[in-house]
Parts: sequence; structure tokens; C-alpha cells
Amino acid sequence: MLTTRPRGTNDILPGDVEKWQYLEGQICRICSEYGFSEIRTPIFEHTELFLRGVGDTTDIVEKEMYTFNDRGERSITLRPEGTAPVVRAYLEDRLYAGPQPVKLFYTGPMFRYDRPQSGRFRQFHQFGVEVFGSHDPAVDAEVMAMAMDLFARLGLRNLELRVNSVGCPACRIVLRRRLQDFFRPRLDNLCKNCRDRFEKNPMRILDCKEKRCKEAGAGAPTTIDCLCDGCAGHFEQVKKHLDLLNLSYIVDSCLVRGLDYYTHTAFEIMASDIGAQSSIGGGGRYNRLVETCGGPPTPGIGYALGMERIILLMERQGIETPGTPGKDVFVVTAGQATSTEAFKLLFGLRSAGLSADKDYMNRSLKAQMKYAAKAGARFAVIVGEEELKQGVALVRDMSTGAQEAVVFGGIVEYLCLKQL
RNA sequence: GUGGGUGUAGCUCAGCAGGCUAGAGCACCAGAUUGUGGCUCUGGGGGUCGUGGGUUCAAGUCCCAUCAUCCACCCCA
Repeated sequence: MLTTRPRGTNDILPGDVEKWQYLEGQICRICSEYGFSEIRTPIFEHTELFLRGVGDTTDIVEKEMYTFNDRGERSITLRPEGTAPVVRAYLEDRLYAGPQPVKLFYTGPMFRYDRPQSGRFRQFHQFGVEVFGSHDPAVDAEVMAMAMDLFARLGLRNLELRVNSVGCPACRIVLRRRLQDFFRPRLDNLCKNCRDRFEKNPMRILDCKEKRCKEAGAGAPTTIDCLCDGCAGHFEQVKKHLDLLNLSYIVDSCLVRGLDYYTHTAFEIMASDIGAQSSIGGGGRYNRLVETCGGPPTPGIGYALGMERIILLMERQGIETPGTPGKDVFVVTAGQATSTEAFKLLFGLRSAGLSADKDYMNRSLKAQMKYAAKAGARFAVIVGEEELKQGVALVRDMSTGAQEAVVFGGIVEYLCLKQL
């Protein structure tokens, strides 16, 4: 073999690809029901989009981007996430000039140079939605409810919706100061990482999984403690709307999402059955992002779900998806003289909308029958020399074994009727 | 970037404390009085034992390196 697939990438083979098609089908349906239109953006963008959009102190930008110079010496990056490109399109294609809000969804591959592990890949796929133009807390609730609705339709169980509000920039300044005041006397108890975070982004200390940091963080001011009246009111309304939908959730004041652009609502959906990478999706409000990208002040909210993780979870929970249906008909030849008639019959069947195939391996009649059975054919049409002379062929019902001679010219019609 | 586990046929794995032409099950292909499948039986093809060094009379088996993969940390989907 010349080479293998690059690390952290996957081939999705027949037998698995049906799961993806099923998931994509459910996504399309729910998006249409919730009023989202699909947008397809390029897989690569100018690097600065992510530097500015995602935030240049985030892990994604600092160590996970696939960045390279193209032949024109432009810095190009394979998209590590979907929101920034959609925001770019919203601006570039002037979607703000149309009726608001603009509700968009996307699916597709994303790229992050991480070390692969269970549920994590260098090329992975996300489904995401974005809503531009509305401040309404009901929209926050709607997108969360939509994500949970999708999971419910897929049959997933034991999920946890965690919700928090990270406030607006004004709240963050307050929080930052109060956190630094709180942790300053406890700096020695923090892990090395968190001592860095103390200056760079003290909010992240709350998110640390180290025991010592969790202990040191007990009683620390949280994002919710520092919300201004406006942000607190918004958060109350979000929760009220979630309650209206009877959606269960956990308020997690430690939930701080990794991307810089979040304001107000932040949420994450956790699953317990898929290993350490337990988040199957997350999102939040990003009221400053459009402006950061050079557009008019425009509120936005969205989420992204990890499709590999969803499929992994479905497998772990034993959820069955429809497989590829077998062929309708397999055309079997017996004798050299029958091959041209069989070939023409095959195409006649297909023109009539039946899925049909024949042997191309020069196999014996017996082997052809075996293959037909394995391929899940519902009918076999056996074109034999003797029968052909009499102008008929044998049509065999593979499930019952019943077989009858049918006038050759009438086989397509005969089978079409059988299918119904 | 850090740490640990694993790498033998297409797949799941055996291969004992280094020693004869490297095995099994499944899958694939072909047969079982020559024109009929899903069961059974028989046979067959297919392996640079991840790769490169080293130790040894002798290495799939020991040592080193490297690559890949899995899992975990970090972080995230």
C-alpha cells in the first residue's frame, strides 16, 4: 500500500454510511420544521477570520489550526469551526439586508490538529445552527430545545443540558476583577495551568478539572454572581422559556465555553456513555461577534453538535438505524447465449425504477443464486437458454422459493406489479 | 504537546520459558453426478508476523528506534 489515511481521519464505509445518511436526514427535517435554511461555506477560509472570530488566545487558534500558505502566499486555514465562516457569509453576502432574524444551519467537516482519541478526530463533522438579528431570550430557549428535540428524535437517552450565562463584556470585567481578588491569596493552591489563567482568563479556572483547583475554587464568585441587571434579566427569561417547554436543564455556573465570542447564554449537552469526550454539542449567544468581524452590531446565537459523537452515542445506546435496502431484482444468466438478453432486461428493469443488478464475475448459476441471496434480492430472474427459446424466463421469489415462467417481454411489468 | 496500552491472513484472535514448511474461527472463491440461493460437508487462495536496526547458531517470540492505532491528560465537537 502506498500510504494510509492521515492521522485522525476516517473512511466512512458502506454499512456505516447509512447511519450518517439517517442522521443527515433527521437534521434536514428538523431544520425545516424549525425554520432554518441550509448554508454551505468553503472548507477553508483566510486565516484572519478565525484569529479574529474565534479569538487568538483560544486553544483552537493557538495550537489546533491547519494553517498553510497557498501558492499566492495567502494564509489559509481549514475551518476549525462553523460559526465564524457563517458570520463572514452573513456579512459578505449581505444577509443582514433581508428580513431578520436570519436562521441558518450547516453540516460538514471541520479540522483541528489535536491528538485523536475516543470521539475526537482531526477531521470531524459538525451540524450547527446560527440565528442572527434577535436579542429575544426565547430564541436562546428555542435553539436549545431544538438540539434536545433532535436528540430525542434520534432516541438518545441520559443527556444533560447545562446552561449558564457568561454575561456581557461589562459583567466580565466585574467578574474578572472579583475572581482575581478571590484567587490572589490562593494562587499557590492552583495548578500551573490555572496560574497562567489567573492573568489571561481567570474565568477558565472555574472550569479546571484538577482537584486542587476545584477545592481552591469553592466559594469563588461565579459568572452568575456578576451579571448586570440586563444580563440577569435575560438569563431569567431564558430559563423561563425552557421551563415553558418542560425542558430539564442544570444551571452550571462553572460552564465557560472555550471560544471567546460567547456572551450571555452558554450551554453544553453532555452524554455519559461515550468516554472522556462527553460533550456532544454546545453553543451560546455571541452578540459581539458580527461586529468583531466588521459588521453592524448584530446579536447572534447558535450551537454546534459533533456528528461523530452523536453516532458513537447511538451505537453505544444500541439505537438501530435503517440499513440499505436490498436490491429488488437480480438477473441470473444460464448459458452464454442468454447474456445479451439478460443485459437488456437489466436496463429495462432499471428504467422502470427497480433496483436491479446482474453478475459480472462469470459465475456459475449456483454461485449467481448465492450472490443474489447475499445481496438481499427479493426476486431473481433466471434467463435460461431453453426458456429463452420459448420466449420466457423464470421469476423466483427469493423469500419463498416460489418460481414461475413469465413471458420475457412482460417481466418488467410483472415485477413492477409484484413490488406493490 | 505529555503519559500508558496495542500492532500476527480482509475481520476477531492463538502462537506456550526464542528452535522445523506461522495456525484457528469468520469472510472470500470453488466443488458435493455437471441449470437454482439462504443449512451442512469438502477443498482452495491469501500473511514483507507494522517498519528499520540490534542480540543470538537461531526472533513472530528478547532489546532499541520509528510509524500507526487505541485510551487518557490538555482542550473541545
